Amino acid sequence: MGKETISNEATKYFPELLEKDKPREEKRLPDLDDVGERVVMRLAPSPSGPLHLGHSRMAILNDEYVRRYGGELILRLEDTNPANIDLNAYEMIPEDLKNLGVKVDRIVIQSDRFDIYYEEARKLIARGYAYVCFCRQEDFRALKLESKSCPHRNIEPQENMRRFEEILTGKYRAGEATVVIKTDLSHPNPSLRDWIAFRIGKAKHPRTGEKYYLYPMMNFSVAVDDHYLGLTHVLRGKDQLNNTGRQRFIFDYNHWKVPLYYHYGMISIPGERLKTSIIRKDIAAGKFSGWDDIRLNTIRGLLKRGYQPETFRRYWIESGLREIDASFSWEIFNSMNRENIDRNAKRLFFVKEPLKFKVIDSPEIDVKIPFHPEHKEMGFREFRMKPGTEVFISSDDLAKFDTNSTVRLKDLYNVSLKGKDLVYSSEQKFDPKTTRIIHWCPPDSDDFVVLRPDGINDRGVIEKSHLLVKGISQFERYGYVNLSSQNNEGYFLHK
RNA sequence: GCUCCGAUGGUGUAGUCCGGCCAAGCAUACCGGCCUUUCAAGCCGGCGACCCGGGUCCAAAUCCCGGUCGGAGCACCA
Repeated sequence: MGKETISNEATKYFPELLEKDKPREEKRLPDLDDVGERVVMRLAPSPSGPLHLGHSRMAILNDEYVRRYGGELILRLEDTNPANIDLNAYEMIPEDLKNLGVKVDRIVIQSDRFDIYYEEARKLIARGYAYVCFCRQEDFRALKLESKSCPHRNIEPQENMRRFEEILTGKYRAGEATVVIKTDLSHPNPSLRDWIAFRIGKAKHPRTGEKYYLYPMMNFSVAVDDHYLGLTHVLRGKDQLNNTGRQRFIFDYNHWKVPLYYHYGMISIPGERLKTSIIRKDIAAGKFSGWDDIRLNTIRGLLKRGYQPETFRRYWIESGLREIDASFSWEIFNSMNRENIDRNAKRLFFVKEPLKFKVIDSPEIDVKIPFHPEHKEMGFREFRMKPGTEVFISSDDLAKFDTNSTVRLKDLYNVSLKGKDLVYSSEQKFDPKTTRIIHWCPPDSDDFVVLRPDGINDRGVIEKSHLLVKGISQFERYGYVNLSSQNNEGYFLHK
């Protein structure tokens, strides 16, 4: 029977065999509603630091939809709180997005748009939808909770306008005046009752200095920008639900078309480390090497460890837009990443906490081990082991030896432990099912440190051929490690 | 406390809008087998879930009501 006949026979009886190679169906994001010719969507981080793992979700989801429908993806840097700005973030954020494979079409910086916000405020004041308030913070809040009007709420628009212009001249100090959007004091949800649209800033703005000191609050600038930038769809976290309600007042007062909002659930990240502001301090104090410290869940930290941009993308697509809160699964994230990297990860022997042994009675032997067991075309590492050579093995593995039990040094030979030495076994046959196989390093190996995300670094030795390997390697029986350009260190990725 | 949202296996999700094709799909984890001179990868098989209680209906994971649990917000942060 020729090859073809066999194949025909086989498919006749087992037609499902043919299906085998069909690619697994990729999970797909649900369609958006009301999509016209194109969509306009946005990413709106505040430039307080680089992007972290949580940000990658909104970045990728928005990017996916803009790719699907065509349109525009706007990166809007929300820097209207001068107290929470890191000038470097204006550079780092676009860089992080680029490295994640997110294509931004346009960058908008809110601190360039103060005049637009002021102009919109004037329009609302003129029509009686906003007023200038001089209440103390506590009083304003207390009145609101009781659904009571504050003394400034029912002032004539002309007078409010005069006061607004007066604020702009710089006459007041932080805390002395605000601009409030008039909504509905009896609204059952106190969050949606009259809310503050502008306040006077306490700090000097890193970009605009002292030119402006009346700062729009997020709800105001976001509503104005979402309209003028022509947003069609907005993806945001559930924590924004009340804000969406607040912003809707601005749209209604102006008779603007409201974008379609989607609120996805909150994601909690196990092992999430620290807030951006704390990290910044710790970097300054030298506790972290920088924003790309591999102990951090910043995009740059994770990419440095060797997570692939496609891994982020696939993970977030599979998570979808559900409104349920969920916790981030490193297990699944790692598994997806493994799928992306294994094919190209060259295998190396790394011996953690090495112990050096002489192998008594060992013969001279040449061994040739493939860099990848399934892809021999990736080449080989070759070792010439001298008679009576020394080898390194891990103290972890040594703990598993019984005296006189035989162990296989992978791709080399069988040895047993005798006192302080290893002895070449008289029996070199072995059954891989029953014999313990451990890896090893030759005596001319290099010292090597694996930096781990938990901050505990593993020291050991690595075979010389690490110098021939770049990028992500799999250290056999240890895990995937992204080799640093430093040569003698690498970053632990995952098992 | 008030307002709003949600609830599918250990984890992440599909299905819920428009009830029947769902005795619930996929992934991951785990267990077993195959393959393998890595504890990786690959292949095959298995375990495992519709929060509870009512109601509507010929039929409910899906619709309605109540409860429970979880979350978010209630800032002159974003």
